[in-house]
Amino acid sequence: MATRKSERTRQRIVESANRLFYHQGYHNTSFTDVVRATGVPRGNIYYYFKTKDDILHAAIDYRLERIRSMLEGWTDSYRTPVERLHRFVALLDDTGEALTQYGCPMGSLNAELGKADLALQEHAAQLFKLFEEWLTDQFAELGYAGRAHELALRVMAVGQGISMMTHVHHDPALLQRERQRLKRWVDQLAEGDDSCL
Amino acid sequence: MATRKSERTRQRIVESANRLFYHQGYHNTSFTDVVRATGVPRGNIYYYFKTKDDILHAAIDYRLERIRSMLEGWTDSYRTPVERLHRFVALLDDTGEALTQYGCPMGSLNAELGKADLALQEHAAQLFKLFEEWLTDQFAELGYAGRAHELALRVMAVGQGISMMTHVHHDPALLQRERQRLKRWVDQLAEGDDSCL
DNA sequence: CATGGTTTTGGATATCCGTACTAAACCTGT
DNA sequence: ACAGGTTTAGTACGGATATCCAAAACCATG
Repeated sequence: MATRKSERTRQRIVESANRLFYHQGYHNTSFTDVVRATGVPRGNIYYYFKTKDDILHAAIDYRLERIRSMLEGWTDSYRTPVERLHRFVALLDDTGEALTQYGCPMGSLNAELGKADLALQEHAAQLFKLFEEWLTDQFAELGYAGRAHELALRVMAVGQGISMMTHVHHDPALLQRERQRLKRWVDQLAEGDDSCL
Repeated sequence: MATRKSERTRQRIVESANRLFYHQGYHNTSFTDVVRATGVPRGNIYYYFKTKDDILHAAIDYRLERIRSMLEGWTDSYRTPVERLHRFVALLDDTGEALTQYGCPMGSLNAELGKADLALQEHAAQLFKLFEEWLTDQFAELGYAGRAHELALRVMAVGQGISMMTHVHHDPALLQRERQRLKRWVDQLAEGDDSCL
């Protein structure tokens, strides 16, 4: 019947599990952890999800949806591709402390799943693809039609590199420094200066 | 008494476990996995290592030692800092297929441990620090004394970004493309062109 | 209120995990 | 070949794990 309340319970599970998976890693998070964090009893969780993997799938879908609407919002809120790219770069800062402590949510998840959970990893890779498509659009609109996708991947790579280094060294200063550098790089591109491609 | 044979057994455990941790992740590798992979019976492994964590500590030490001697070798084999930096960049290629399949060994390990195993992560971070110190030396010798460490971190970040993207998309072509770009960036720096700093 | 599907509960289960232990086998110096 | 520590080997154990189940509670509709 899918009542309102049941939908909310399901959502509560997804959000709690998602947070746990991010903070502790997927394999390091037990079913009991999820039970404790949500307050929802075991059996009930299994009423909504057949397996622990299913919970992660749902969590990934949840993230996908959030990213989709975030990007949509950016597209609407900012008129020029440069502003949009700036907003993207600023994303590194939105979640600054979490990123320092737990790393990039997408990167660390893919890194973990990529080793031995290929089905889950493939799903998680969609998170990257969402950003990449959006970035590709922005670069295309900037006039880099042919190289737009390549540039998108590069920006993602730089973001991942910054995230990883910040996490490894627990150093928010590094994050700030390199984020500003990335921003300057975007500015250069916007001015048509492709000497650094 | 530490005979030769016992030392070899210990080493066999460390190397097998190290491979497993890389290929499957630490938390996703069980003690039984290590037993099966090594052929060494449970009890005997516990003779050498008190806990599973201890095995990982030993594996990290093993990696540290290998990296140390690799870098030493590079310092000896190549005269100029540019050649040495080129050798570093080429490292991305040495392990190309493995990198595509399992990600960067250092990066993925740190990402996993950084979430909830701080003591182990701190140890694993030494892997990064080794490379960073060596890179710092090379940049200093290139004439970038003041910014040498910053540049070292940046090169590491770029390498991590490339590794992550290659792994996420299972795309060796991306690896090649971005590796060459990194090489060109190093060349620019070597020529004193710091416009892209 | 009665009916029947949906949701909630918390305990049961079988398996797997890391670790402990004990006894046997193996050396090495005498 | 004897005595000592060292290494090997297999098994045992308690706790944690993911999953399952059966009964209770809920709740919309007739």
